[in-house]
Amino acid sequence: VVTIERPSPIAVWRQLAAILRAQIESGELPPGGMLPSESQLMGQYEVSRDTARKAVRHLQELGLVVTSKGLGSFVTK
Amino acid sequence: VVTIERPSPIAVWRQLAAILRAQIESGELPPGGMLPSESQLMGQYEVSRDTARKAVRHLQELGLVVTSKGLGSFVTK
DNA sequence: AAATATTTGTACGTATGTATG
DNA sequence: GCATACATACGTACAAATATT
Repeated sequence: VVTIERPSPIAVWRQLAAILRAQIESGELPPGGMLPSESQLMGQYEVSRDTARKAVRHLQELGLVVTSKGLGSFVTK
Repeated sequence: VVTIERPSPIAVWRQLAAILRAQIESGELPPGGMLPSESQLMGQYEVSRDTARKAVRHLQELGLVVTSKGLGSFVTK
């Protein structure tokens, strides 16, 4: 049987943001902890850098993380 | 400040191209000068990247600008 | 001190999906 | 059917800040 893959109605970057948010709110990513780098997110979730950045950007806008050039993104308190 | 009328019988990308062209021909955007990036055009004129790119693309075809990947678009002459 | 690696920032190139007029 | 317009997603390239060797 041939099945047809259809794109998810939920954007990938939103799904990734939700995953990271859940990790933050569960304490798996504790306050002050560093998020996976963009490269790591690309590898772990098999997404492009663009998508990884959109997800992290969303968390920034929610005030859940802060990002520093050359350092990374970190969970706020 | 130049604003874009929408909806309009004239495509938004054509209006944006006309605005940028006027800035080039008036010298506001001098030869060698960099155009606003696609992101800046998106923000300044509240258009999508697709629309911003169509406008710049048009200026390319007119020979008014040249574009370099990773650098930006620059006024010719 | 200097070179290298890591990480985020910026920017364009391309393709596809969705919706509207 | 077609053009327009916005959103999503991957790729490539280079710059800037930081950390490591």
